[in-house]
Amino acid sequence: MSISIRAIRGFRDIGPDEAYRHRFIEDQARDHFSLYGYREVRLPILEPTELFARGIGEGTDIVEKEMYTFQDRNGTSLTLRPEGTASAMRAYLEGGWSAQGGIAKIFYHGPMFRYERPQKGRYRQFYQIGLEAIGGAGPLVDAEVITLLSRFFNKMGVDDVRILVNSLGCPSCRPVYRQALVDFLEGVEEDLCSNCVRRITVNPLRVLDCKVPSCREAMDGAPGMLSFLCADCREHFSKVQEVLEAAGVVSTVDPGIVRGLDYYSRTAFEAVCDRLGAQSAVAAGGRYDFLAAEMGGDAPGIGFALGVERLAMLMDWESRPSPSLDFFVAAATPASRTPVLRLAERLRAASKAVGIDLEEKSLKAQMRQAGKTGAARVIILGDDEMRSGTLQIRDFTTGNQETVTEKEFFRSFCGEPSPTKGES
RNA sequence: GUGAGCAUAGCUCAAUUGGUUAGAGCGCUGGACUGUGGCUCCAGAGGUUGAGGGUUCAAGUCCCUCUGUUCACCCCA
Repeated sequence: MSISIRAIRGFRDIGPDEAYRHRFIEDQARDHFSLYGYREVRLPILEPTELFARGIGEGTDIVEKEMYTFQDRNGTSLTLRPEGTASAMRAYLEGGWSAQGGIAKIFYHGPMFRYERPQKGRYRQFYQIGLEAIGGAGPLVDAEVITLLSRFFNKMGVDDVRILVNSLGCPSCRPVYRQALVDFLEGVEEDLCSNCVRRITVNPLRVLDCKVPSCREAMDGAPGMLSFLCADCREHFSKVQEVLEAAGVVSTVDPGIVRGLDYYSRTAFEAVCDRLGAQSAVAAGGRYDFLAAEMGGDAPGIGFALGVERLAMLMDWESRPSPSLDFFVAAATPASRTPVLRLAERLRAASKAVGIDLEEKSLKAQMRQAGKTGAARVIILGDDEMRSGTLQIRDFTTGNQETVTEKEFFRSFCGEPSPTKGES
């Protein structure tokens, strides 16, 4: 088609079927997270550019080339949020949420924006459900967050998601490891792809998860972060694993888990599924004990972000059809059009979902429409019925049709709790 | 930002070595059934072949440019 105005690249319209799926996921997440004491918050979509520049890190891809940044009418630089954690921390510090004592357990959902080339499972506006536990530094918090996430996938019926965990160390041990890694990489530089050679200076940790076979081979004897962890980090990580195991959460230690955002420390984790194509992560997160300091505060925290589109791609929706109408009221004759409206309104007042024809189509066309919209029953009203005060009730699942008086009908469907079934 | 593929009806796709009126399925509308869906049969509506230029007697088909889109790299949810 040649309509002249289209949605901009990477921005999509989410139609009724997909919106229903998003809504379903969000509702389930809300229920599930609240079982662990997390409460929903709503955060701005627009923030000062500085929040992300400092929080996420100046050298990261997100800040360098993926942000939607522009000036408002005052000339201040604003950015459409590329992720939620920085905002959550800002809100925590600004709103004094720590004053309530204990760990602030919050979650949120909504659109994020990144100026990337779209591909499967990746859009410029995409939806995340984020969860953060701010104010707790101990390994039990990490374990709870990962457990909650893992259980959520189970609950959504997605069983082939793997949980990968790693420890990134802290400011006292990570630099030591980084140096050791750089030393190693410089020794095998000729065997690395050109990309990885560049990474040695830009972000050496990234070489760890390069997919080029020759790089993997070259990385065979590379030092691992885990053997460089300081005593505190080592203990923290092993405690996390211990508790996860006790909770029955299956996870795999993967030294290749390297978060792209600067603020992560210690525990990092990822939920991946190989049915997603190249964008295999459906959720990812980690601990960010030094993020608050970038904003002039001080609070440890851990959290994750879940990609709603990606989770929706993994779920089996065949067995979860969208809800359909309870009734379709068809007008058999022109004179019954108005009575049909009245009847439909009466049913809707009793919280029944009711469809009617608004295009004055033939009865046959109305029946077809009713079948297509998936109505459970059709009520037919025409001259004969009006004369006798009855209705034709046709059950579309069985094909049976019966004549009942209007009184009877309302008694059984809108009076006492219906003995047939509670549909929706 | 880089690379490759694709672009034909509302949707999914056909169309011979370039060849005359661009087809089919699904969907839509109507009919067979003067007030009854799903199955079947019949009919109808629906296209500037993404846009622009070029080669040719002739272009959906070949060439160039642009735009869009998909997948991958990169990166990430």
